[in-house]
Amino acid sequence: MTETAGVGRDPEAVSRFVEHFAAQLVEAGLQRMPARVFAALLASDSGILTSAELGEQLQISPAAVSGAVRYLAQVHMVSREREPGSRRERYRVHSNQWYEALTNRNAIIKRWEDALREGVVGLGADTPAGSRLAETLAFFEFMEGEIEAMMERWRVHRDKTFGQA
Amino acid sequence: MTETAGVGRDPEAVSRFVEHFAAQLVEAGLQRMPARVFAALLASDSGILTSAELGEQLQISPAAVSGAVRYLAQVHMVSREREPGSRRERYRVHSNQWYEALTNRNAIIKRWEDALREGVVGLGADTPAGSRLAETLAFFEFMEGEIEAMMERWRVHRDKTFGQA
DNA sequence: CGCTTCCTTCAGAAATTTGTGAAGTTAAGG
DNA sequence: CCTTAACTTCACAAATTTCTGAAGGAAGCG
Repeated sequence: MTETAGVGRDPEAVSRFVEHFAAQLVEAGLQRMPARVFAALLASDSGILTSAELGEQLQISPAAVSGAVRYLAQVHMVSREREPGSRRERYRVHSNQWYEALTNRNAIIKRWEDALREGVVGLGADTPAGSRLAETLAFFEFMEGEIEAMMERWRVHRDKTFGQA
Repeated sequence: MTETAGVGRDPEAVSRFVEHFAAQLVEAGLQRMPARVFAALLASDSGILTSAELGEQLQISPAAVSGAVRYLAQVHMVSREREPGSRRERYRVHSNQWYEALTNRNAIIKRWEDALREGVVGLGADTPAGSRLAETLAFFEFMEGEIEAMMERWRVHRDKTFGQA
């Protein structure tokens, strides 16, 4: 049995994982198509799939693939590569791309912090509401630094467990 | 000017913060009404508002308040209190309720982990895809423990900065 | 024990989001 | 250059979500 990349192995098992995991991502706030595309990439052996492969495996139109990938690239959850000497585009997920995704999450928290800072000023730092906002702000600022350190510890831990990347 | 609790101070500034912060929460995946209700509570002096106050301040129907609060209570972002001897219900936010919200986030990650574990088995731990899933799984498991420790450090840091709770 | 107040549930209208087909654009290959 | 393969953009139909008004309880208060 020759295998068209990505749908080799047990298509049943792959699909089961892709849909299940994508559903969890959706529940966490991701849109359906980006979630499915991302899960499909995670579940592929090479970590790389072309637009056509994604469309076929997930039964969606090229337009849907395009939209999903644009979003995923924007938030750094996949990278796009131009296969040299071909008009096929390849989309790749790195197993450590989660850091990027988290970093992106950080950008969201940064905007929360901005809103909170404005709130503290607007409501008055000396009011009960203002000080609640200030404490909330302090929490996020604390988290920011911690996450940085945490990532570093993870890298060490991973290298010990899985061998250097 | 006597003040109906919650809309004292500068209603302009309050509203500006509420809508701005709520918008950020929405962008992070929260639904609009829960986001607005939560922001309104955060911005109130007592951290407590009644259903009527929320409805008036946010210009939404009692039904909308009800729905929003039900959701927020479910994910532990607010608690509901029955004002004794009254049919008014009061909704409260604790400034440290973010931990709860994060803990709730943890529940989501737990389900990610479940899906990943199944994926590792389904695709085969010895396949490239399987090992990618396994590494991803390890990352989340690592995070879980770290977050626990981080919260503890935050509590210490907060007590030093803000005085005991 | 009935009245009143407040909250909830529910059906449906309105708005938003989602995914598609079709047309458009870019770039490889003859 | 022209052709053709591949991705993208766009307008729209369908599905979903969101919020409301109205009806339906529960619980204090007289």
